[in-house]
Amino acid sequence: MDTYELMTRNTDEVITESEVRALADDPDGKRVYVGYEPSGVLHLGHLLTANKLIDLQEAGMEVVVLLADIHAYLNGKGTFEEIRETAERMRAQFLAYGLDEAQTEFVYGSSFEMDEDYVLDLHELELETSLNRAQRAMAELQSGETAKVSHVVYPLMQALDIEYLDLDLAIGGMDQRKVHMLHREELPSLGYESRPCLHTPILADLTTGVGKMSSSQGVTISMEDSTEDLREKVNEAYCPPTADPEPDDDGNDRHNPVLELFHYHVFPRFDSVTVERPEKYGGDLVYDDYDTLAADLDSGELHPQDAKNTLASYLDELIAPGREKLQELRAD
RNA sequence: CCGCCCUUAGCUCAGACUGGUAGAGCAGUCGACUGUAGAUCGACUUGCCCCCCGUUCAAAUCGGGGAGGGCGGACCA
Repeated sequence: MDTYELMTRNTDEVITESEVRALADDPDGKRVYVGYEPSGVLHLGHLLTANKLIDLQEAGMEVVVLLADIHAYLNGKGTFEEIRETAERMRAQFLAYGLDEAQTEFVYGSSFEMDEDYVLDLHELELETSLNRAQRAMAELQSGETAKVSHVVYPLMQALDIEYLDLDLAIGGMDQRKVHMLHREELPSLGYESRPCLHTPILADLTTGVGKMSSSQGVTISMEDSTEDLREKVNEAYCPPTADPEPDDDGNDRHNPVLELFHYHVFPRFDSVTVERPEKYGGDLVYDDYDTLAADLDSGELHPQDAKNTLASYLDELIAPGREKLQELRAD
């Protein structure tokens, strides 16, 4: 696999292809970032971007993980003390998951977001950005919640972080694209260069295949799930025998979440996947790539129940180190 | 600062005028059917009716006070 392909695989959007190709030509020592609101327990959404970070480390880039404590504060997630504590747990879980410690820099937002230059630039950005634009860029805002002033400052800071962390590339889920677009449009007017961006997909809701898997509602798979929890959650997932399900009764797009998890979580981390299957159903199957597995589900060669059993055990393997780390931290 | 509207099940809301301690849809749980899930069918569950005080035999409902949320007006020195 060439470097560009490694860097961009499993993404929904590359901005822009030519800029990322230029990076792929000489990735060594270049800096890529993703920002997270500190969360005490990582879930599959976090891990999806982490997979991309791992790809980029493999390509030779340096990874910067922003532990966005001030953002969390602006979003009403608690006191700085509480946020700091969850951030440390988050950091430990990322390392347990497989980010290379030597190539990963964890940075607290509060370590630079209160510097005078930063704050003055932030005010300049406030001056240039309409409320409407800022509010639309705020991915973290729960639907129905009314925006506070903090909520519109939030995305502006995200845009500015990309400059102040001295980055060459920004990544995030598709829900972050409006922030990244705001960054690309507005940073040049502050005299800064805008950076290329990669956007990872948003996983579908596990039980319906409609909309996104959310940590605030519905079923989420996280680092604290036991083997048994995983088995149950995956088994209850929506999984028609096709990669391309019909829309639901309301006309909403529907995905196959079980296949998505194979695609974005299992195959990126395992070279080959073995489906253990009783003899009466045809015996074991081995897959080296996602497409073959998806095609077999579609054709009926692979039954959804076998796919689910297999998925649960591979996810368990992925989560196990982080789960142990969490238990250690809680034992203290 | 002034005015108007909202607050009832996990969610969206009915019920309030005409007091008798609550309902619908969705969600959820459990079964049936599928070697998964969904769909479908069957059964079941769900409540400090925002808080306090008062009127009353009796208050989600009436009166007073308060809290939270939304919207608008005024002010623009």
